[in-house]
Amino acid sequence: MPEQDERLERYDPTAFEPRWQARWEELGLHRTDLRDRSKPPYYLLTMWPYPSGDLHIGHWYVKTPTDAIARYKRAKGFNVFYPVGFDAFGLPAENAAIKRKIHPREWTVANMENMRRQLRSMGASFDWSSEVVTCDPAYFRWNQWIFLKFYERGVAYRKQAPVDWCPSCQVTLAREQVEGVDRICWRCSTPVTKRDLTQWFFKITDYAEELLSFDGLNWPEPVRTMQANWIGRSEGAEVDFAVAPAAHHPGGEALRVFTTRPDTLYGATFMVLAPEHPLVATITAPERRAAVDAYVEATKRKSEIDRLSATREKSGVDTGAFAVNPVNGERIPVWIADYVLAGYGTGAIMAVPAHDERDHAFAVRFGLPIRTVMAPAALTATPDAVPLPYDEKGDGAAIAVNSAAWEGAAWPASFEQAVAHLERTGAGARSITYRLRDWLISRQRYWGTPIPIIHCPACGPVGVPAEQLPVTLPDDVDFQPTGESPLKTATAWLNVPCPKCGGPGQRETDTMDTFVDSSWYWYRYLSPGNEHGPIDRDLVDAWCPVDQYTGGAEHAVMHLLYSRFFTKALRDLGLVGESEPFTRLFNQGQILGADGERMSKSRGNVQDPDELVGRHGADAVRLFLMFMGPWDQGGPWSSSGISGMVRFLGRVWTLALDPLGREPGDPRAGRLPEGQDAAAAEASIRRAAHRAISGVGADIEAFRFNTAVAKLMELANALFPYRGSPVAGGGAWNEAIAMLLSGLAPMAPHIAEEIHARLQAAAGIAGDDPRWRSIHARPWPAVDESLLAESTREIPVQVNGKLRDRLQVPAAATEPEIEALALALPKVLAALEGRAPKKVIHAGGRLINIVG
RNA sequence: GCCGGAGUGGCGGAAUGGCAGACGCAUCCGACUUAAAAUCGGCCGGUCGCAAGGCCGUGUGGGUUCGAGUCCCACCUUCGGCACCA
Repeated sequence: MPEQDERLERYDPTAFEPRWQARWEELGLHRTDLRDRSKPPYYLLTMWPYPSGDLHIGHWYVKTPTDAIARYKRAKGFNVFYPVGFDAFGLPAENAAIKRKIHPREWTVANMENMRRQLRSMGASFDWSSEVVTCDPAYFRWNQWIFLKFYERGVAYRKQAPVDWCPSCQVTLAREQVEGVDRICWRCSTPVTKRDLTQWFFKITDYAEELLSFDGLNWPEPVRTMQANWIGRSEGAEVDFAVAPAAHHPGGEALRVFTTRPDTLYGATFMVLAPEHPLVATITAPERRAAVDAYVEATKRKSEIDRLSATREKSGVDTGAFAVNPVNGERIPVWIADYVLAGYGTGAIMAVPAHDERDHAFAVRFGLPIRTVMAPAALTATPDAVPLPYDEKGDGAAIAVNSAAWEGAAWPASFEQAVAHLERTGAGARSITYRLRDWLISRQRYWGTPIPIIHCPACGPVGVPAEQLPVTLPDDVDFQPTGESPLKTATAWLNVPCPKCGGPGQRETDTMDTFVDSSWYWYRYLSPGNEHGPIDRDLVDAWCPVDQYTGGAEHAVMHLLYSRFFTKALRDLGLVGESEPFTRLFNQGQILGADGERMSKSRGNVQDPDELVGRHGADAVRLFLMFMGPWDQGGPWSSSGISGMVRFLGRVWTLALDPLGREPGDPRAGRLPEGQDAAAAEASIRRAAHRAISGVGADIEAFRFNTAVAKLMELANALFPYRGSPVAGGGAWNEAIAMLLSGLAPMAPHIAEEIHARLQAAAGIAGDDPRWRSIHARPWPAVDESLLAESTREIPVQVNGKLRDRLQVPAAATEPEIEALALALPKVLAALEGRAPKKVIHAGGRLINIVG
């Protein structure tokens, strides 16, 4: 057969995907001119990867749609900045070093190399010229610089405190890095313990109130809620009780408590201090000393898990001391118990057992008195055995009872009156408390940014002078974990003169939490080589805040909270102008293993993208990931279905490059559909194309990639019947093919470019022709709105809300016309069973419902 | 316990309060082929019926509405987050 030779070769992505990747880079297609002000800027950021060695399919799941956004926005006329880099410090590199005896740097560099190759194989349109790598001294010197600025302003400070410690990683953790009620390490899931250490902190609590505001931000509700809960704002009052004089103790000290319910002050029948409370040592009565000391000791030894154990059986001991309630002068006993936390509020509470479940349990256990101070408005007293819940609204609304100064007041007036009373008498004041703790950033590890401090016996901790930065990492260290930083073993590096007095000093040996590295990296992308400062303010003003950020919700109260804090702190240093880093955030879902579990090497359920790309091509994998379902949903991995993407791309290939071909097995091949002439066929083609491209644009804007792909499939399906027909290859056809390719280009960039290049070549424009242009440098097609409407409409006809028939009417048909036609339909008459219609509802010309 | 998300065919999923199941996978049927694969065309929620067509159907039970997968109330299941925070 002679046609055999002319037959189009099959779609084979491996033949051209790498070629286009190389060509795009050669053309500098994705390099952004940051000074170009001719187009509106669009800063698109995706969470940078940790160089663990291999990209898995989860990385692709985040980055593929993000890349489609980048490409789409370029086509829409934006100057898109889409950078990438590596979060290259961290424990896995150090663990690899311990296990395999290679330097963490070597391991990291090799992994980054592999991951760069993998990212390129996706066809991702990153601007590699702005790459940032955190383990590069050119980056981390600015961590140190910022740290010193924070230190100068008191944002960074050092204190001794009980801190969270992972016994497996042998490292301290920030509170945010301890997960769940089991209190496990975020990295290795080992239960965390407590250690009393002197460590560096960042004063994120100074920004607690500001961090609660998400004004002007388009962030997912769950993340905002999680951050708000994490910050945990409580409105209440601080109240000073006075320690009562006793034989062993003169008394008089203020015993300050925080309460959200000052209106229940008359119901305070005892007080409870955290065992760590400083007053415990002085106020304890001699005869109680032994029991109190034993309890304090036992608490210290108890792990956090035991202390918060599931049984929640209340424990505690009486100190023998008394305190005086400022509102009624009553003497009440002071106890200590571990259910009161030292780190929250003032570390002391007034117990109101009648109205608080925990206090109630404690009172019952130890036989302490219970006094009701709230009662339903209708009653004057309730049984003392049951705590009355704080029911502030509705039928159970309670009023204050046994509460002289605000007797009879209902919430929230009772609160206001109580606070006013306290402020008038000087016994207390309105107060707000947050659950947020300061960010512990010291890590007893090697592979991180050295904290630029020199400890001097005479001057204390002294910042390394800015001109001596960066403090780099010495290579002659012992990585074996000892619970202390490996940097302690680098004696030559360790001992340096004090910058202040010149006396013998020692470097700080802890390194910074790697979350510090990722708390400002998007600013550095704008000027990665800048040697004059961490941030180029002009570029930041032009490009920031980031327009769109994409990444996982697992960072809700870690990276995403730290980054907001950093932005505000950098703003207060005058380094940036804005208060928020990311205007719009999207959290994609998580791809699980085929077994529905989190992907991990130990489970053996990790999907390797290289293998998929080798078999199906990058475009098919990209499309498949976008087509799986809504992007924020994720789900278990299954590769069944990927063949459908290959099939679809094959159809696009055939449609575009062999429009006149016919399939031997197709019964209708070459003919126009029944009842259509060429003009009708072309109109139908144009309508399908314009509708598709209009829908695809709207879907990408709304991050509905699955339906965007479906619309392109619909267009291909609509065109296929015309292949080989008289209209194939005509004007309408070619316009439709161009739209199909443009719509596909953001999501499947290689095949779109390959077909586009072949079509240009067929038109006499080869790749070296100055007229040649990449499809990715072309504008998004303009949609002719007039083509979106059909010339005739199909109106569903319902009787009593049930579908009975459908009606074909001209697009311009009026409601009375439609109604007349509908009422004449035999099926409608049958459904009405002879009754006259009571009412007819026209749903905006889209549907008619006859009520009879 | 508290806060947030999700429950739709065999499967992934679609649907501004208006035709439930778009698009795809799998299965099945047909065409092309000596044959298979690939490709092309088609069936594809359940049920009754020869058919035309009817009835049922979006986790459960109520409600609002001419009309509910969609809104409201209660509940069940499931996935995340938080959890003695005074």
